[in-house]
Amino acid sequence: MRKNEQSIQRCVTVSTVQKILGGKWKIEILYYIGMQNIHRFGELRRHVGEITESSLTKQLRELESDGFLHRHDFKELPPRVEYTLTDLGKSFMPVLEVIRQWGEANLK
Amino acid sequence: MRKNEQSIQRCVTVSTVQKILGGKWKIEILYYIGMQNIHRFGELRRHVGEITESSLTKQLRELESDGFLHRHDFKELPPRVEYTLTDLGKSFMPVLEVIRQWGEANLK
DNA sequence: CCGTATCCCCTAAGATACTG
DNA sequence: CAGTATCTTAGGGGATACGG
Repeated sequence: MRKNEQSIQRCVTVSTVQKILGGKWKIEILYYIGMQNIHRFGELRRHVGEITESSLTKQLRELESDGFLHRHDFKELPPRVEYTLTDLGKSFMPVLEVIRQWGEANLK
Repeated sequence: MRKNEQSIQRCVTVSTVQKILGGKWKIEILYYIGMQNIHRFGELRRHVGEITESSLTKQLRELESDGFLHRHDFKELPPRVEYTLTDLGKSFMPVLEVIRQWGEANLK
């Protein structure tokens, strides 16, 4: 049964999620920070795929300005910076877990 | 509490999902086909953002070869082609719904 | 109506060098 | 350690024209 044209719901939401989290490493970064408790820049660089420093910086800054991450600079020497989830970031964790579980079950 | 390096779980799954569904229009296409019952090429072109014909074709072909869609050519004139979800595609719908609901609640 | 076939362009991401 | 500053590059996506 086909819906008529009037009843079709636009999906700004879905495309917005794509726009915000479509970056090559975004959800992987959120996964490591939120689900694996990895918070420091260097740790992330070692764990997130083959990402380069400049790309990691860029994606972190974008996630920060989109409200998913908080950046805490401890102002120590040697430098120490930790990235943690904001409330928005935390709210996304259940979604990420659903994605992960689906992948585990269907992408082998 | 920090996990030690040994206990950190790689997340091939999450990055694989990104790789497969990271295309600019992929999840939106799946949304229209699976949740709004839009199956024909022309309908999709009218509803999916500002996508061009060539891009739509490409993304549909990729979703097909990744096992999310089935392409049914009715061999009629004028041509009639319908895209439907495979079992894998159907299995992804609950995930998509979770994404959509999260977006509705958090991206206003 | 449902596509192909070309050509083109932009920008996300990478490579590399350097710094407080 | 955690970046910044440049420069370069690949390829995803767009524009357009054409075809069965």
